[in-house]
Amino acid sequence: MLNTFAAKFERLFDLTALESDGIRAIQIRPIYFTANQDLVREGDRATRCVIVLSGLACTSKVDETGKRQIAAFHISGDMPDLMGLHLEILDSDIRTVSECTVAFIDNSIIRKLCNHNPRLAAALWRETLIDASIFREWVNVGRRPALNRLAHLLCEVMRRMDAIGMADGLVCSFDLTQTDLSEATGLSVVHVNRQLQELRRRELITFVNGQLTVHNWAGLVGLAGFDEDYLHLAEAQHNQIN
Amino acid sequence: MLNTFAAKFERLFDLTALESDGIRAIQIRPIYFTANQDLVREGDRATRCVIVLSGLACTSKVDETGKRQIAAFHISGDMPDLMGLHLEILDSDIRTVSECTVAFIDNSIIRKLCNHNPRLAAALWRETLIDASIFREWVNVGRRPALNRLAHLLCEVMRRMDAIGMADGLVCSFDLTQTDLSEATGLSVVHVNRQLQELRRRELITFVNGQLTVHNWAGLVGLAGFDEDYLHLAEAQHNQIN
DNA sequence: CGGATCGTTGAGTTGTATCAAGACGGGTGG
DNA sequence: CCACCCGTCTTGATACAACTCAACGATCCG
Repeated sequence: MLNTFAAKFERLFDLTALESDGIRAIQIRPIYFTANQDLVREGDRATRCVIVLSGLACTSKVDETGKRQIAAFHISGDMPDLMGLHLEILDSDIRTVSECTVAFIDNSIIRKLCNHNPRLAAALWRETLIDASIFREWVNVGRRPALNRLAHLLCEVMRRMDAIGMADGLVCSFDLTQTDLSEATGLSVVHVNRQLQELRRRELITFVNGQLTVHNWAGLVGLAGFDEDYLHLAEAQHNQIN
Repeated sequence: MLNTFAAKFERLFDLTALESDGIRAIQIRPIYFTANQDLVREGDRATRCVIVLSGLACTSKVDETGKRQIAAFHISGDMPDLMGLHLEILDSDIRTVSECTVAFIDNSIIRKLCNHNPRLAAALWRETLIDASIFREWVNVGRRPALNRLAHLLCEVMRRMDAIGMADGLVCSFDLTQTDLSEATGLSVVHVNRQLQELRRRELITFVNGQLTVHNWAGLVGLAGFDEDYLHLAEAQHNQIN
């Protein structure tokens, strides 16, 4: 899986061009983290950015009542705090959800590359725009009933995993607890549990041991009201092909 | 108000530099729209981008049940579909909420300028990152109880209006109906009405005739759990000062 | 074996939606 | 000038979705 990742970023960062900028090939050194570790904390000054190599990470925030709220999940190849390139202060935490390997790249390097290479800049900009699009969708989905909301989240994960080649048919890894799901959907753990049972009862999915299986994709999509346009998958692909 | 706006964008687009690129000064021609008009429709191909000169606009989407959901409000100086620069297909509608004047700029021009002027590119990129940050906050806020959610929205509007010099003390224009508020918060109109009454009863705000007055800023902020960091106002200011 | 984490269940409560109807106000046409 | 209409705001009553609290079962691991 490091391979598919590397393929994306070698193209993205156009490693041959880097030499002419006097920057050696960017070192992507994988660093291992256990589950539930902070990678970035709200309020941190952005000096480098995270690349998720494997595992599941998330963007979250702790509200004044002490409850954690997950605003996004990040899978292999995602750069969750790319925003730090142009915003000094980060306004959310980035944490691992499952075990993860990640890499860090200094923002100064990326910024330098972007200045000399508008195509790279555009590609990274596009990544942040897709993130924004997903947030926007979550705003809307957050207003739908619990069952639909949950279904939508599962659709999104499955579709994104598939897009990076990490779904095997309609089976993929989604290694988190029901508590994590409750923080991502804004539902209580108890309610998540019951709604998951309902999804299973309808024979739409099974979800055990961090493995998600969709038995009826059309049914799940219909229930969720899932329209994948907001993921801009075709355009994200540009970043890999260009 | 066109003046404060123009000041921002003349600096942003660095009009003197444009001449050397062989592009005449960008024409910002104000176009008038009545309330509740579409400026951009979901699925449109992005060819130009909108600048809000005056009035209130929003980003919204109609879900499969036919209900409109507002995901963001846009005030003077905002460029709500800047994302179209790098995403071909727009995944939301942009509409006027009150009467508005707006301008359009061709994406091709902006793209050309960005290629020659990394500082402009960074500034526009930053604008889209701040938008993303606001969406992310809305995801979180959407999970809080109705009263807090409403309070949070009002804090955000007041603070943003103030930041562009369009709040007079703790009074600002916020020209929308309770139906609009319900679409923005994901509450029923009836409930919005009652929660507004509650805010008034607590002597936190009054909201009549499209004019919002905050009587107790600290109280409202406390209730809302409003932490303005996510608006990145100081950094947005960069875009105006640079 | 004991403790921790995670998943599951039941019962009671609260928040918010829905439905229905009335009040107010501004605009339009007779 | 009045009558009417439409959009908006407001109120009351009822229904339902989701939350909380509390407890128990199942694993896993030390």
